Parts: sequence; structure tokens; C-alpha cells
Amino acid sequence: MSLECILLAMIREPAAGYDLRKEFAQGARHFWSAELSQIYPTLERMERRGWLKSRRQASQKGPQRRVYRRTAKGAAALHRWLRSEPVMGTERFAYIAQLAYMASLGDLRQTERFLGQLRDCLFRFQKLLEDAEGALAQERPRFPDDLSDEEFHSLLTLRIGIRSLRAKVDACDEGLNLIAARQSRLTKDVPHVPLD
Amino acid sequence: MSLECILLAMIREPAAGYDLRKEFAQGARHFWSAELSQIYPTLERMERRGWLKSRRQASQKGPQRRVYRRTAKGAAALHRWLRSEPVMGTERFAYIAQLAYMASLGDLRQTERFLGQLRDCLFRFQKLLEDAEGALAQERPRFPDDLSDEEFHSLLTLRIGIRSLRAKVDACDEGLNLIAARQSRLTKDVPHVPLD
DNA sequence: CCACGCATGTAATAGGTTACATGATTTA
DNA sequence: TAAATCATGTAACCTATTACATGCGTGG
Repeated sequence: MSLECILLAMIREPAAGYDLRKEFAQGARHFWSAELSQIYPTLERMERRGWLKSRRQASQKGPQRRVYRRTAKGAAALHRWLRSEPVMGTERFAYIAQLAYMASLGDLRQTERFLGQLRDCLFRFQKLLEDAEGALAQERPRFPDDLSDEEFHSLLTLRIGIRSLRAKVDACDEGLNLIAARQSRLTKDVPHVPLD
Repeated sequence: MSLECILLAMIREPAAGYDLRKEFAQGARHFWSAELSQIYPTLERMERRGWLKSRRQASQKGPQRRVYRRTAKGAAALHRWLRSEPVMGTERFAYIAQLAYMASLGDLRQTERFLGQLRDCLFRFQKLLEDAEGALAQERPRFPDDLSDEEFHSLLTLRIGIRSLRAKVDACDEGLNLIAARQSRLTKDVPHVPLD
């Protein structure tokens, strides 16, 4: 459902599957991803359902393109999705699961190492989004007032992503501090021989 | 892969599929979810692979249970996963996608309404995690020092979730302010008749 | 002529959801 | 005796990933 609606939204101007993948690799990469092998059959299905209409078209470079445009029915489906409540599909965070069960390794240094790696990944991702925000702000004397509506909505999504990532990076740092404290407690306070 | 490893981690003590679902509905709900219809065949597959060993066992209440325990091979697979790098599977955020393309409704008030709803959802979720953290801290005079290793790792995951959610709630508030500013700009600064 | 980017697709597999079927035991 | 909870499972379907097949056109 979500993928179909995202594709509908991306086909503002007529577009081929190949174009849409670029969108997922660029503008939409921080909230969704899809490969060509998923995009092509999905577009076909949507055409069968009457949400899209395709025609073959010669390309400047390479073979013929199949270019899709939205139908009125497709636009209606898109607007239904956009006006519906926020879709909070059960998100899955494998790295949090790893952290949650890492106690069973019985070695806090593993957790420390893991949190460090996680911090780095998240920070790199944060920088990526900050760059995207910077690109939006560039050459705009009245930022964010002089953004187009599309750009303004991009900004809103970037702000959520950036703040969330910064917070996660901070939480990793906090976790590393908690581990350091816990480790020093283990070497200092806990006697090796039980007190009985 | 991740689901299998999470199940392995959950089967610290021998457990039946029915028990494991409760874990997903309680302790693990903020980073993963799984239904019984997925859990049962996954456990079977893992047993065929030699990661688990099951035996039927009478229950206090209701029909016979099929109780699984980890094999040495299963424990090895779990430890490989825990020692591997953070698994950053391409996360999908449908609600961010909705926001990203909401410009095509051509009505900022829709975006305003949506951000308000989103804020509420995220805030409720934040409260849930804060309650879980509170339950960990309760009755612990030396919190977080007197947590078991398992509880300490739970705390680490809760801290990441709580900080991230707080940040997203703040970003929604920021977005609502930006929209207010943008709307007042539209009614004040932009002339209804183009200048030229 | 070869590598690269353009362009469309198929096949096999894995991961996940929804709905349904079955039946035991306990509690109101 | 009806409802709730315990307990296991199947079937159909949808969503997503990985690997592979095919072929055009341009630039080095």
C-alpha cells in the first residue's frame, strides 16, 4: 500500500520505473527504499487497477522507455492516503534488538564496541541529512520562507530525521558513559569473594 | 535472519511459541513485532536447521505445549549475530513519506492537522517507554548501578527510543511553528494580484 | 571493442500479515 | 453454559531482496 502511494506521489510528471528508482536512491532514501525488481511489477499492477496509464516512448539514450502517468483514479487514491491518519507501521530496528540481547555475550566490552559502531553509523547518516538541509537553505536569503511547497515539506521530513538521529547519537554517548561507570564499579566495588 | 536471532535470544529458558509472542507484545514491542502465524513456522525451520530442539510437554492450563530449547549450534548462531556489526536494515517510515508528499494536497492546513496527529502518536509512544524506564528504576536505590546485565541492556535500548521519540515530538512542534509562520506570511506578504 | 550507463524485465526466495480452524481448561 | 485464555497450527496473500537475462547507445 505505502509503496504504491509513494510511487503515485512520485509520478507528478510522467515517469519511467528507471527514473523512480533514482528518487528512492536520492530524495526519498531516508524514509523508504525500493529496487527496480519491485518497482516494475508494482507499476504494472497499478496500471491494471487503473491508477496509472503507460505508453512506450523513445529514449535519448538506450532502449525504449515505458512512461507512466497518473489517472484521475490514481490521484484520488493518493489523496486518500495523504489525508488518512499517520501510518505507523510496526517499525523494526534490528540494531536495537542486538543491543537488547547483548547481555547474553556476558562481556560489557562487546556492548561498548557495538555502541561505538552504532554511534558512527548514525552520525554519518545525520551528516547526510544535514547536508540535504544545507542544500535546501543554500542561496535562499529568506530561508525557509522562500521554499516552494514541495521543498518546505522536504524540510519538515528532514528536520524530523535530523533531530531523531542527533538524539540517538546522544543516547549512544550516554550509554558509553553508563558502561564506563558500570565497568569501574565492577572493578572497584564488587568483591571477588561473596560476603556470605 | 533478525527474527530468527531474536527468537534464539528470547529462548534463554526453554519456551513455547505462545510465550514468545508475549515477549513481542511486551518487552520487545518497541523494536520488533511478530505474530504467532510467523513464529510457529520459524521455530520449526530453526529446529530443522539444528538451532533448536523441541519436546511436547503438558500444560497447567489448556492443551499440550511444544517447548523449544537452544542447541549449541543455535547459541553459536546467536553469538555470531550479536558480535556482528549493527544491522541497519533499510528502515521504512510510511508517515514520513506521507508528510514528504503532502504538498500535492495543496493545503497547508492538511499538513498542520497531520503533524498534530503525528505528534500525539509519537508522544503516547514516548510515555510508554518512559513508563518502562520508570519500572526499571523503581525500588532501586542505586539505579542504574543495581540493574542486572539484562536490565541494563534494556535500559540502553529504552534510552535510545525515548530520546529519539522526544526529538521527533519536538520536530513536530517546530514544524507546526514553521507552518504557522508560513501561513501568516501567505496572508500578509503575498499580493493576490501578481505585480507586473 | 569494451566498459559504462540506460532501460526493462523474470525467477526464486525470504519475510510478514490476515483470516481461519481446532480444541482444552478455567472462571463467571 | 458461555466467554476468556491457553495453545498450535494452516492457507492465502502481500511485500521485499537477490540474482539473473537481455539489449541499446555512447565514449574512451
